[in-house]
Amino acid sequence: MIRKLFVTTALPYANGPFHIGHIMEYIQADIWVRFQRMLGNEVHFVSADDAHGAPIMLKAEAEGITPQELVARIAADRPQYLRGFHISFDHWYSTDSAENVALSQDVYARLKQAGLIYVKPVEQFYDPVKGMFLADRYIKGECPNCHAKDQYADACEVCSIVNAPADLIEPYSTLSGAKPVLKTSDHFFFRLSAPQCVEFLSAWLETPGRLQPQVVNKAREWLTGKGDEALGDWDISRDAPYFGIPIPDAPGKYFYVWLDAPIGYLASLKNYFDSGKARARGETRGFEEFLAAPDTEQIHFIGKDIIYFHTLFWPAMLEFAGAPYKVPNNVYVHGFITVSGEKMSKSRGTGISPLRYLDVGMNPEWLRYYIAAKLNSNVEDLDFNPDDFIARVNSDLVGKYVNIASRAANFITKYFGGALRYSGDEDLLAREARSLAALARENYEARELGKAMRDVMAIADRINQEFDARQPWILAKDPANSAELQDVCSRALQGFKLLTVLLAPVLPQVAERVAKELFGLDRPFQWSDADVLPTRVSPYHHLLTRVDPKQLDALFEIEKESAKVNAEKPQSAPAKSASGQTDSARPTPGQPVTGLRASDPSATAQAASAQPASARPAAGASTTSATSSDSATAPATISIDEFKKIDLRIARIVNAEHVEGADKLLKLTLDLGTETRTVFAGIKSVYDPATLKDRLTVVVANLAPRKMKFGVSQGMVLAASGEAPGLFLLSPDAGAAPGMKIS
RNA sequence: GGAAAGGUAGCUCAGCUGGUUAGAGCACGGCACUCAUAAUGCCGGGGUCGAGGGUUCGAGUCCCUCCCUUUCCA
Repeated sequence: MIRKLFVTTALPYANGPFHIGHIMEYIQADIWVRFQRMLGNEVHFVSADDAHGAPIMLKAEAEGITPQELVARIAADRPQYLRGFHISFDHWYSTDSAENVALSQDVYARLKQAGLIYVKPVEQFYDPVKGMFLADRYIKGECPNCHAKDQYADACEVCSIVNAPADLIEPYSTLSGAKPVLKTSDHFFFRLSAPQCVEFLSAWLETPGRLQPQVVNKAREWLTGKGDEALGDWDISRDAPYFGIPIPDAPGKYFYVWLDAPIGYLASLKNYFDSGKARARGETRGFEEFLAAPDTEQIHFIGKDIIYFHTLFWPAMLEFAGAPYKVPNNVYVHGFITVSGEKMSKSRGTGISPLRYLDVGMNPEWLRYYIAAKLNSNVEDLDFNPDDFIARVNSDLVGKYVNIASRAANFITKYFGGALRYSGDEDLLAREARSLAALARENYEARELGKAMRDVMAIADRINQEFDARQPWILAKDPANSAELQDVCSRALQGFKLLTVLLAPVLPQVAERVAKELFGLDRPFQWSDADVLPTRVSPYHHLLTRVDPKQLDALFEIEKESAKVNAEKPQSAPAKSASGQTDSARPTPGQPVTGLRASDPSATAQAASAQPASARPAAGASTTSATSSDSATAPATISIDEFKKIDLRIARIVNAEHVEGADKLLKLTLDLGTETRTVFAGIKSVYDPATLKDRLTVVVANLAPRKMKFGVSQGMVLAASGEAPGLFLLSPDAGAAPGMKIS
């Protein structure tokens, strides 16, 4: 029975390049998909760029281009990542497409027909200067509870209280700085709270095997909430100006991006079918027929942050839109990826840059294996730990797995001309292989990849043990032992072939080479190859190199020399840890970090690109930073381009406090206009926190965040110092406002 | 504030519906071997299973309280 699988990953928002979290999700889904293909199942694996919404509209505007141009630029970058990590999508498309417009409007019309859409006036903040309604994230003001300034409504950073935007004191638009005014507009709502919706969703959620237990719990909680927590209807419209899909018969109204984003799964599938690619995979039906077929399994891989949309809105939309739309069979949720225990954040530019990973010459299959080895079917976060990464890859993949072929194949080539021959019961050997493959199959199917990898490595251990016990290198010395030598090595190579089949979803490139170069197959491995005993091998060529720790250093850092560009006195205050001298500059939890060095050029460029228009031609060549005078090695000049890499901004010190346990640091909370940062500065010796509050200063906004003993420092404030004692924070002249760029 | 997940050897993690002296890999110490990209094999040290109560003949595994971490609350 061939399964027909329609598999998607979450659509990445098209306002920036992939980050490591995206890649992790794609690797997880890709491994599962490749496994299904190896079983002979029919898989259609698609995704797309999520192109609509206000952030993209605003970012494009800031860059002086159209949203379409912005999205096209992002889309042009996608293939190099997908190819680079061997992600085998069958199709990649965009939500800003004719198919998506048609499908979204169709779904909407059907929901309206079903009586699940209504219109209600909504009073919302409006930016009179910008001429648009403001989502909460574009409004800041004073917290009504603790009176901290410049707080977002949804969570005051000082007192953690959740406010309504209307409750903020002296609110202002972060787009224009204008005072928002309340304005009423009609909004369209999807009646999620309708009894038939709730009833349907309950049944859908509770269907055994559909969702992970943790996900069911979470969704059930939302579904059955009471009072303030009660399930609400869903506001699916936004007012112009908006980059999105127009709502039919409603001039100036657009679908909220989260309505058309999941429909983008279907739009991508439709374009894939219409382009003939599905047919090329052996699917004879058309898009609608395939989608509606009861035996088509629709499976979404997503991150835990978007459970709400995928377990409530999305199935409800599909259910009540009716055929050919069909509810998802499974939604598989994964956690986030952290780096050395530190949360990665695209906005702060931490984490691992996937492109840099490839650029420094690291093998994508290392990462695929590492991620596989640490993934299970739960919604748990996964930590990328550099030392662990090196250990796992080098010892598991190279030391154990690849080494088997290397040590056994040479004997076969040298003494037997490549011929394999087994003494004893070949059936038994095949049966053993079959049962091991069956076990691995269960684990892959259940997305217990870590368990699958552990089992596979246990097999590798056994093969190595047996090889050692029978000492073929001794046997080789006496021709009388020829048959046994051939048997030992043949069994090891059969084992290696089995391992390769079991690892093929994870290591597609290695597996393909093994199939072709070592075993002479004219096709990639299928799952059913696991228990077929090979009869010949070609001479062994090295399959996989070890990780060089230097590559990880290159991945994370960060040429220290470039620190001279903006060598800073303030941050030299905290003691440099002794271990920090010899160790690489990788982030190490709990280790005090001196600080705030210049980050490596490409990382900086990436961070900069994540912030709209941060790199602007400088107005003049005037000196803007008061650096210490002790950098004898500082170059006489730098280029304007080098200077432009530094994103200097005016910041308001919202709060300054002592840090318990730190004798030189102050913890500063800075308002940068559009966001709030926490920065640790070594200025305790000269500044009283109380005197710092509300004063303006200069911050390096695109400095790579550093984890310090006391928290993550997200920037660096500038101060002057000289031979004499003393430290002097910079201040702008009157009139400067938080967020202004310095150039 | 409400909720969820997690807290097991130096590190990364396994431990199913409670059951003999708590496991693996890596790291570390020793030995062996030399076929293999110093790979592999054997032996060993190392954990009061976050803390404290409780249920039980018996708890890492169940119950309660607390602490810590992470996350979610459209």
